[in-house]
Amino acid sequence: MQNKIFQNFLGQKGLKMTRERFAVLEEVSSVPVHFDPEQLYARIRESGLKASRASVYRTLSLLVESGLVEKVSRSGRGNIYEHTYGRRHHDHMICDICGEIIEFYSEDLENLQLDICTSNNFKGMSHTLEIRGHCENCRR
Amino acid sequence: MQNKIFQNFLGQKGLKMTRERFAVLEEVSSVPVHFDPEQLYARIRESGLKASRASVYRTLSLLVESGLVEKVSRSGRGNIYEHTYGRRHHDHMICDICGEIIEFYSEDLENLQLDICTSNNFKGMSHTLEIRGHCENCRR
DNA sequence: GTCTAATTGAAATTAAATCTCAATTTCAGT
DNA sequence: ACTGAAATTGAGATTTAATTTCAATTAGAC
Ligand SMILES: [Mn+2]
Ligand SMILES: [Mn+2]
Ligand SMILES: [Zn+2]
Ligand SMILES: [Zn+2]
Repeated sequence: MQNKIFQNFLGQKGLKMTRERFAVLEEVSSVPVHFDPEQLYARIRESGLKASRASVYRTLSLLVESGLVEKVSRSGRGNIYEHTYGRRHHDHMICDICGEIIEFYSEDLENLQLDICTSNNFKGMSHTLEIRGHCENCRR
Repeated sequence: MQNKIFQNFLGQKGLKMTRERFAVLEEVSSVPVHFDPEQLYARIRESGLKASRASVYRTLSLLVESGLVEKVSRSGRGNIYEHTYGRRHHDHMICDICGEIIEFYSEDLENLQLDICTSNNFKGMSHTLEIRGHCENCRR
């Protein structure tokens, strides 16, 4: 369970599991898959839980470091995150018109990237592929 | 020549070719391939040319729209751009340690993306693939 | 329970980018 | 070359996302 994973991660780094960090992790699990930090902060305030904006941002960084959350997008102004617990890696298509986010995964594509890294003597550790265009609905 | 292309683009939109826009385009051609707006602004100031920060940002948007410049990524906070005139599309590997940017291109990878778009009824218009990790030098 | 290092939150700060609007410039029409 | 309408500019204000500061609080090892 992600709680234990996070607690473990914190322990390894000599950090403490606080009620604020717990609140952020809790909300990360119930928020829509793709979210931004301000959204998350607003929802924490609405729910009974409490955590300051500073703690939300600070905890989000820790969650990314622990692998429970990933930074998704590099197109808009602010960052978009998604929680990854129980979900496998995938990439995204984003509709320029309606903003819909479509997730996809291709083994071939992943392998091709491994090959490219190898031939460049590069040790790839993560990647982001974002395809922008028009989704099915907006096409017309 | 990119000058004519930009002038043409502006004409189509009922916009004017000003000395400030010319200065930005001029500097975009002599700056390192990958640059950020503040860098560009600083260099314009150093050279004899003139353009305010506002104009630099405004012109950069127009250059992106015209296809002469592309947004590459967001390193930390700000955007990174590159000029594309006379260069073909490619993607990037970025070293987490030294920041080196390695360009690569793979026909197979591009085709695979086309297939993926097709099978999702998505009209892909652009994409960004960024692979992060450790470069040859930093590996060790 | 004690103690100490980690953590918190409100507010200040930073940084990138955008906006405002009076003054200036471009350029199509003549 | 002249004119005038519309586009553009720049200094500084504003917005936005995120980070920093630091006194007060808290977690958790002992
Ligand atoms: Mn996703
Ligand atoms: Mn490049
Ligand atoms: Zn759409
Ligand atoms: Zn490196």
